[in-house]
Amino acid sequence: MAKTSFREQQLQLREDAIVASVNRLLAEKGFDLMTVDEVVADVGIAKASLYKHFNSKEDLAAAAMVRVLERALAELARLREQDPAAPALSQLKAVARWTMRVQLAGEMPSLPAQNSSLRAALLGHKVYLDRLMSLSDELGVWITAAQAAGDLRPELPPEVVLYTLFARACDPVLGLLKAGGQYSDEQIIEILLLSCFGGLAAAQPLLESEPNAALAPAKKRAPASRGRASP
Amino acid sequence: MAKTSFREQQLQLREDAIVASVNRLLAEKGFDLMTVDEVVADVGIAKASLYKHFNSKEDLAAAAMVRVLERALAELARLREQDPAAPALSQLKAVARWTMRVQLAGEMPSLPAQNSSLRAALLGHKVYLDRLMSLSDELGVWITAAQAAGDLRPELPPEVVLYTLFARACDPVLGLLKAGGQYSDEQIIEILLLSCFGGLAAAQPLLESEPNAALAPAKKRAPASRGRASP
DNA sequence: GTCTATAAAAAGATAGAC
DNA sequence: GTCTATCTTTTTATAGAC
Repeated sequence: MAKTSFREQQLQLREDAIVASVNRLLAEKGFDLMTVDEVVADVGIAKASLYKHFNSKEDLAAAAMVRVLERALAELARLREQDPAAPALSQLKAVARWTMRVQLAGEMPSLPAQNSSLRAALLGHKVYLDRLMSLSDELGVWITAAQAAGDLRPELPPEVVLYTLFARACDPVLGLLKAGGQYSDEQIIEILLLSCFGGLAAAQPLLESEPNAALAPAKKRAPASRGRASP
Repeated sequence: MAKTSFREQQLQLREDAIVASVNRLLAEKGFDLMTVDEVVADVGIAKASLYKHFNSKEDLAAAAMVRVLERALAELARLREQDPAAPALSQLKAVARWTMRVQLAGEMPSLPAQNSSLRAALLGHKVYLDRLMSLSDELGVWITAAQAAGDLRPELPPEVVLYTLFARACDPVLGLLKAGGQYSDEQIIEILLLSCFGGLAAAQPLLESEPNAALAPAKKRAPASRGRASP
């Protein structure tokens, strides 16, 4: 089965080059401002050639997302292998650190959640959905494990933790701090890791166990049920 | 000076209607996907008429940002007046709560940080810059006060706290949770307030005061200088 | 599959009558 | 100032030769 492998390999390399360019441009300008002309200019091919590989601009973005999701899955596997006995919370922090490093390196594609045509294309993209679910599942295991170990707030639904991790992977605060130029990349990462996992507020001195007093500043809240709404 | 006031008032009302539409559309679709045609269709005027009031699409976005910034400044004044003796941390949480409510109401305009033409227009917009600096200054007072009171993490530079508050005002996690439909608006707000100020990690039991042990999971970090880089 | 050339459509902005 | 009609540019996508 390695007969036409040379040609196919060349084609595969070309596609990789396209997706790498798309990934970089998505990180730099976002989906709406990235144009197909820029992509083909960056890769050095004709536009019609690109459309032989990908059917639409949305497909390009999906391919870039699949690429970064698979990089993330590989990183998760690496973390698991490197220290199989590590606490789940440590692993989650390591993942957050990795996503921030990717973003600081200008390699984190950012897709606007509002674009409906893009959203529809992603929801119809089997491979993208599969990788996204795989990543969510694997992170979910660590999240529930960390909660069971008492290392993550039990009041936070696991999905909130998951969404927060995804959101921090493209947090604009990172870009603002980098643009400020006052901190090194590693300093930025540690600061944001602290604010994400430790919170903005100072650690409470653990007084006479008044649970969430700091969260009800002015008015009394209704005694409605809080926390999880579904099992 | 109230001679032509009727005509002028009518004009002002028309401009207000335009900016309100722009505000809503910016919250719904973002700057890049919002079209001027949509705006004029929503307001019910001709495109050329709109361009008599605003010179460009970027000017429209700037006007919407001025509007929301002034709403925020008014909310700050209200909070100060309502309880002048309230701790700064409570005030900051109240502000965060207000921004989340605005976002849940679909009234928080979101501008992409990547669009350079928009960025240039905003940096040249005097009123916008003035309001943005006013808001930053007023929040900065509360932030430093809360840190002095020991209620905010002293390791976090004040600008990081400020940027984080701004970022949480348009956090995509809010939209994801609302789309999930499992939680009420107020539940979402309390959950995100907890994760923002309290962090994802569970409160540390305050062991033998090992400062940031949880932040160094796998590898030892370089002993480089951390924390603030400038006074 | 790759190229040049060209649709086809969208969107920001303006001309000119009233 | 407001309107209709139009211009201009940008951008996605495709024909058709090789």
